[in-house]
Order: sequence, then structure tokens, then C-alpha cells
Amino acid sequence: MTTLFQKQAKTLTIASWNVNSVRARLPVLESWLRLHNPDVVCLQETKCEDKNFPTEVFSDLGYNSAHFGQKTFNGVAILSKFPFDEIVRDIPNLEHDQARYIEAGISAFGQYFRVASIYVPNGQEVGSDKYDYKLKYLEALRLHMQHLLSYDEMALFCGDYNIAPTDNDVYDPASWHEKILCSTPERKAFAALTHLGYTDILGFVAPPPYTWWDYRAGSFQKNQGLRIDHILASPKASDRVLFNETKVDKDVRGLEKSSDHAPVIVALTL
DNA sequence: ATGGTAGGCTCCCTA
Repeated sequence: MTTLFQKQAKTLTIASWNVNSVRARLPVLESWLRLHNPDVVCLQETKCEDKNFPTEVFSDLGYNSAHFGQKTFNGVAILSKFPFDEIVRDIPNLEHDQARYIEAGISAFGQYFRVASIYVPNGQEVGSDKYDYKLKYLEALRLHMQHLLSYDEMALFCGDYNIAPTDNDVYDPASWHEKILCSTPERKAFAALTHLGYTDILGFVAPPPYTWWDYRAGSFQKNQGLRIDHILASPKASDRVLFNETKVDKDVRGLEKSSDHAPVIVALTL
């Protein structure tokens, strides 16, 4: 028997998945959404313009969608069972170049929270122009996340950060030593985000769950993976995280025509 | 030092 004054705890599930082309991934993505039915989904590498985003497929599954895309490369989206109160495309005060960041304010069960879907540049090779761009991008992201901390909200920054935070997140640390995704400046840039006060939610799972396996050389079959997809939670959000329901859905990576990344999933109690 | 696969799109780039 509940009273008017008793609040019922609700669980909110949020998933993040680099799908490596939303249109190529539709069969796998659609069946995965039907099976897991997460409340909010952050997608990266949609690889299409807004006009080609399959909005109807997701609305048929009960999702509102917000997409920020471009032709051929990059592209990020947020799907939500709850309506969007606010949508921000691109990191504010960053000169627009590539579609890699979208953020939404969402109200669920009478509570407001913020979710961002992020696709950090890969960087290609340490010392390259693309590597410099990656580090600049991470600094702009840090400044934005620092600013948002002052809002004191529940906030989740989900996506493909293209950084393995420690050697524990790499199948063969010796062969990846100071290579792209693992170099010290990249790791310092990632640590700078957690040092702001955000929690790397998957970092508490043991053993560290890999989220990406190269398509090449049978990496998945040999479990030669890296943990590069992350969910960073603000203090108010991390207080609500159900850590035993935090995971990577490795199974879907083994399906035919799947992405080279697996989805990461977190649950919050509201 | 290089190759291996996948996606989008053009005979190559990004990952």
C-alpha cells in the first residue's frame, strides 16, 4: 500500500553504441532495441545527413530522435522514450567542423537529466594533424563539461572517446604502448575529465569490459579488444547508478553485420 | 614495417 507521499523508485536505462553507419546497422540495431528496450540510446558514427536519418524506424519503436549528422563521416544521435526539453548540437563555442556532439535535456518521472552523445576524433596516428585535432577537441570538451558541472544536474556523457584509459583496458598493452588510443597525452586528457568530478562508470566493472574489437585479423574471436567507449556521470547521476546493472553487451558484437563496437549500458534509479 | 575488414563513395579515405 503506497501513500501519496511515498515516491516509487523508477529505473532508467541508458545505452551508448558506436554503430558504424546507422543505415548499414538497421537490422541489428532494430532487433537489439526491441530486445533490450532502453529508455535512452546514444548513437555514434551514424554516417549520414539529417535528411537521411531513419527517424520513422525509431518512432515506430517508441523513440523520439535527435540527430546531428554530416555526409559520409561522423554523426551522432540521441533516441529517447521521453520527449526532449532541449537539444544542443555541437560543443558550444567550438567552431563547427565535424558532427561529433549532441546533447539533450530530458525529463523522466518528474526529474530532469542531461545526456550527451559524443564521438571523439580517432586521431589516426600519434603526432599527426588528426592527433592534434583530437587533443584540441578533448580540451574543448573538458571546458564544456567543466561549465556544465556548475549546473549541478544529473548528467551523462556517453560515447566513443577513442581512448583506453589505462593498460588494463587493452588486450596487449605492450603492442599498444604509446600508440593511438593509448598514448600518454590522450590518457591525460581523459583523466582530466574524470578529475573534474565525473565518474567513469564502466571503469568499476571487473574485469574491464572491452567495447571495441578491430574488424581485421579476427580480433573479436581472439578477444583482442580495447575499452574505448565510456559513460561519464556527474556526481548527481553517479549517486543514482545501479553498478550491478552496468555492462557491455558483448554478445551483439558477434552477430553477422554488426558494428565493430559493442553497446555500453547503464541503469539509474530515479 | 605491414596487413588484416568494413562503410561510404569514388577509384580513396577513415577507422
